[in-house]
Amino acid sequence: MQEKYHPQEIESDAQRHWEASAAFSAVEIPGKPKYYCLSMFPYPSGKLHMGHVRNYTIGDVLSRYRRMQGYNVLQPMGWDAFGLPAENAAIQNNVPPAQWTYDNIAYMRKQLQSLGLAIDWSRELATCAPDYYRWNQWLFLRMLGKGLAYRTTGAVNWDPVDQTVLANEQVIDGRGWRTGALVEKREIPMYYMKITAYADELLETLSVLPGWPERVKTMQANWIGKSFGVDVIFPADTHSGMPQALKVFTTRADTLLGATYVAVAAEHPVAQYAARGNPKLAGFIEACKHGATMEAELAVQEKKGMNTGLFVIHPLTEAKLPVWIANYVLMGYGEGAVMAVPAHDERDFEFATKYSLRIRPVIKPSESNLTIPLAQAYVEHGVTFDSGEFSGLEFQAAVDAIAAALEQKGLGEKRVHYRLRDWGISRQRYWGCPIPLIYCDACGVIPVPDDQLPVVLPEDLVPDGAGNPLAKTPSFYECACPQCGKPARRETDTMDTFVDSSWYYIRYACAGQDTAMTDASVNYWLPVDQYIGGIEHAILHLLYSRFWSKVMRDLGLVKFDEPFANLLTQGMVLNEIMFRKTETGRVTYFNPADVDIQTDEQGKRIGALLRADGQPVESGGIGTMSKSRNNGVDPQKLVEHYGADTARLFMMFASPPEQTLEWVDTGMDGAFRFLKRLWKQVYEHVRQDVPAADPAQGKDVDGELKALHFQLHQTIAKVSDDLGRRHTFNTAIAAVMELMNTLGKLEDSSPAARSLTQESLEKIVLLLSPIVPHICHALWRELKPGTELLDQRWPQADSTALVQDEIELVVQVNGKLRGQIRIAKDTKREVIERMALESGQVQKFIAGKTVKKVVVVPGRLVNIVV
RNA sequence: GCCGGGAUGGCGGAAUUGGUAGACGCACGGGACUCAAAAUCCCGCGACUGUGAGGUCAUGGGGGUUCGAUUCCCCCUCCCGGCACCA
Repeated sequence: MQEKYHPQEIESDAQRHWEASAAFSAVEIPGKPKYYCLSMFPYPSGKLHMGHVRNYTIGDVLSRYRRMQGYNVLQPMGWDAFGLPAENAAIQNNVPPAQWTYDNIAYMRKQLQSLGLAIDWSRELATCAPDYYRWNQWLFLRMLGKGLAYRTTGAVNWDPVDQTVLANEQVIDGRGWRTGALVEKREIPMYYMKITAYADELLETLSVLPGWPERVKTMQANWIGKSFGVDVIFPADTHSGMPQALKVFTTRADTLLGATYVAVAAEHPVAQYAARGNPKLAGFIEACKHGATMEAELAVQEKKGMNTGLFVIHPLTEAKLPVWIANYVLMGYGEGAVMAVPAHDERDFEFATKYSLRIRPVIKPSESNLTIPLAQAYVEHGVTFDSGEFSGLEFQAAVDAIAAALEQKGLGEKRVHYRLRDWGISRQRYWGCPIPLIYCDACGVIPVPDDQLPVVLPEDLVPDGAGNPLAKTPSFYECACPQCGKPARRETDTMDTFVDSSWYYIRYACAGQDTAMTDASVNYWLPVDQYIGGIEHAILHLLYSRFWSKVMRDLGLVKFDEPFANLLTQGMVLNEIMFRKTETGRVTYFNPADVDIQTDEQGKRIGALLRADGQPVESGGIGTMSKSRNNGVDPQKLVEHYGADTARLFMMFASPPEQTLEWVDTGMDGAFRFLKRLWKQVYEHVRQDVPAADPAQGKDVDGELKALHFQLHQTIAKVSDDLGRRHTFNTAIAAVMELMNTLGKLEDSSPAARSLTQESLEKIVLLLSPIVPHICHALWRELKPGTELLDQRWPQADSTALVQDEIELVVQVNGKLRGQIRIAKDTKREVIERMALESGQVQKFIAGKTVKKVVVVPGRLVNIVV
């Protein structure tokens, strides 16, 4: 055995050994319990970042731990290979996105392999491969056939200079990121998937996911947002010229009598109608086009509106209510119209105050009165008043009565509403999965026949930033109508990349199956037993995946209801964001590693300069490591310098996995030091001939060895629990470090001590092996020559070793620590109380006071209340 | 703005079910070894106070429940994630 720890040597040796023995290739073994451990696949952005290392190390630790427990483990890997960054890189470097993507995959695969992950690489997939996205297209057509996919219009960000659709990310302060031009909202035809048809099931089955974090389930439930309300029809006041009735949805029908106006979206037909021959209104509608599309911006933007001069009739009071156009009402969210109750809705109150509209209170707290006029909206539930026959009712009674009255008049009814909206999947982009449809002048929209799938995306185009290159490539879009054979035009929109990632975990199970989307092996491996990925995916990706797999289930392609039995949402690895902004609003990001921080004498930060040009850069706070913000940390240097094991160990030790981690690499040395110490301990031990095992094995010996033996088994129990149940890898590592510290201090050289040392080192190597597999692989061969670590079972804690006959109790006076007592395990309560009162400093603190109460918590403490 | 999280020494974090706050590690300080440095090993390390044993304070801020609160409840501040075309 070498004296020194050489990570590079032992890591490449271990990796070669695993590869040569195909150690991680997964095969279905009927009857053996399976464990499908899946980490979210990476976007091939160029290099790994620390978030990847965290994600994949967690997955690897769990995979290796389960394997040692006898599970048949599948841990696959692939690439979420379509997407926007490839197009941006293409524009920048004049290279086709395909080439950039494949180069990145090749590089990142090497990086992943250097981490020593127990992955079955034979199942690797990339979503940009035709044999993968073919099935996106195939399933989309099935959904179209079942009415689960449909075509309608949707709003997009339009850059008038580049004549192109922008992603939300490409809109900065309302301007296009490349052109700086003011972005407009445009309505264009798009395809949608009817996720709302599954809203109820998606909500209900959250309750059968005990292995999901509460916070994720809460977020999904809120996102789906099931609410019970009433559809209300406001008939047109035809005298005012109002062309149609308006339908609105409200969850606060109890406030209906307080409605003083109705607001419609700028895109609403009534708004369009009112604007005819009214330049001021037309101008306002035009201005609304430059408003926000994103909900976050919408919620904070200044509320603006304009009176149309049209009126509707209040369905119950028959009062005339003015119809306004408001920038906070969006077409495509519900009916594109809302009733406004300024007295009981904050947004309406703000709007009514601004435009001097009527505020009519109709709800008051049950026990008191409102101060009128209101200083702010009263939004709580209360009791109706000033509402004619509906006065004096509590919330639900008022809603019921008003809904019944509306229903009788044919002007409304109760309805369940979901906040969830259908999933728009059309993207006016090149680097994505083509939507398999053909437009024929004679036959209309025609699906590409199954035997002509996949519609292959040409891989040699280079986008120039101005529109989708597919729409400029006749060889792609020119085709024959499958129905009549006449010349027709192929759809040039591609699918949202969330489609690709909604079922990749299913495809891993049947990788290489080229005649069907799934096969029998899917039912062996699925559902995923443990899914691991960033908390940022808590809603969209996970919800789309749940939806997509339910559609597949209903098509008979899979048998499970929920794709991910257990979910571990890792916290994000954050890093500082550094950037510069030009006058046009164009932003360039710089990697924090290329920036020097300027400090004053007290070490306080005064600025930051880019090392390359010495010019200042701005700090955008800290945020998730991402390609777009260029704040990723490449783990490559760490792996090269310390080895993969140190990088893995440090990552796992730095914090518990669910917690956000602000990246700092101080501490890396500590992890490396620990591995060197472990190596040295084993080296010092095996250097001497190991004597025959002493049957005593530390059990009947006293003092130091007994304590070590106890700690060893306590550590086995703790590490097993931390890895398997709690997923707190940091505390598992800390426990092993403590054990190592004790072992290092052992000064006994008896045969019993040697055999206990051997046992301890073996167990330590086994316990650490999921986290630092390479060094453990090498050390195991030294400790147990002729055997392989991968064939070993997870150690069991010896319960007899954990029995203690004496325990220590803490003694408190008024909740403050004042002493300790050692007692036999089954000491009676009265004896404990007496001992506590006599112990340590206790007398001093109870002298002259009356003992009111003595609280004894068995096995823990005694609290004396005076 | 809305939804979900978070805040504990100089730093990362621990305290698992309401029961000894600061495990483990980093950084730092002191010492040993060395011609010297690195590496390694040993000791110390929340703040204030005391010669000392010890005492007091302290888990973002304010209030509450409890014999006892980092943990539960209410209010507030700041930070992070998501908000439907970044992935």
